[in-house]
Amino acid sequence: MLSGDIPPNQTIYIKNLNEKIKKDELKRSLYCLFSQYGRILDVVALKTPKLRGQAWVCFSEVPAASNAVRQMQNFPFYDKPMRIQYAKTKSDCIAKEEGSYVPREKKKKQEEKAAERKRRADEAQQSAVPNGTHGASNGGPTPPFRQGPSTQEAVPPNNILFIENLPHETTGRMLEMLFEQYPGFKEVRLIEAKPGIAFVDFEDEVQSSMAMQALNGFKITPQNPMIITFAKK
DNA sequence: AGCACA
Repeated sequence: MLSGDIPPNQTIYIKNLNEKIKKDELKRSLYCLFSQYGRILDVVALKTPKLRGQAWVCFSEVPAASNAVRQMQNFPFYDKPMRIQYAKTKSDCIAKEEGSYVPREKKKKQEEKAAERKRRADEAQQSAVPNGTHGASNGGPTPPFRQGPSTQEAVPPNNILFIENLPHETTGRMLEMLFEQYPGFKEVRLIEAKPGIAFVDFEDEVQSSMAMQALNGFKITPQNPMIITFAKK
């Protein structure tokens, strides 16, 4: 069997990750790499013997997860192709958003679920207040805001980056200084007619994605976190 | 290969 028949949900499960990467770096890189598909609520990675080489990325919307599963399937990440599925069980951060979270104790998963459902039905009226802690748990870069068509029009990884939300004063030289430090950099293309956006060309999509991970959310001014996605071809 | 929430 291949990826399995897990129903689509907000959390993706990633395996075949490079186990040599330290947990915090891994989480930050995953956060940056996947934030192009939508708002990320949490990234979970553990280095225990059972759980190393795996991670969970929780999105605020299911379509974001779906795009991520499709588009980033087998993407070479730290030299290993990512294997991506939907998560089997609901993430705590999602349950918290829904108000159905109960701290885990000692039970088996299934019975616990049933108990939760009943409890939730009983108290359905009262728990209207979201208590969400948003953003990555590890203090990654400022999450680039994403809205409009971006979750619907996911673009597969390619060698050209699309940069948005630049201050209008940004010069090509400024962007060169930022991007040329990453291997495979070719050139920056500013769009004179459209201030605030740019394209950056790399040799291939692995190198462009490394630069994207590193610079997504980078603030040229405090109010201008860069939004980086792959360009539409 | 391996589905958790330190």
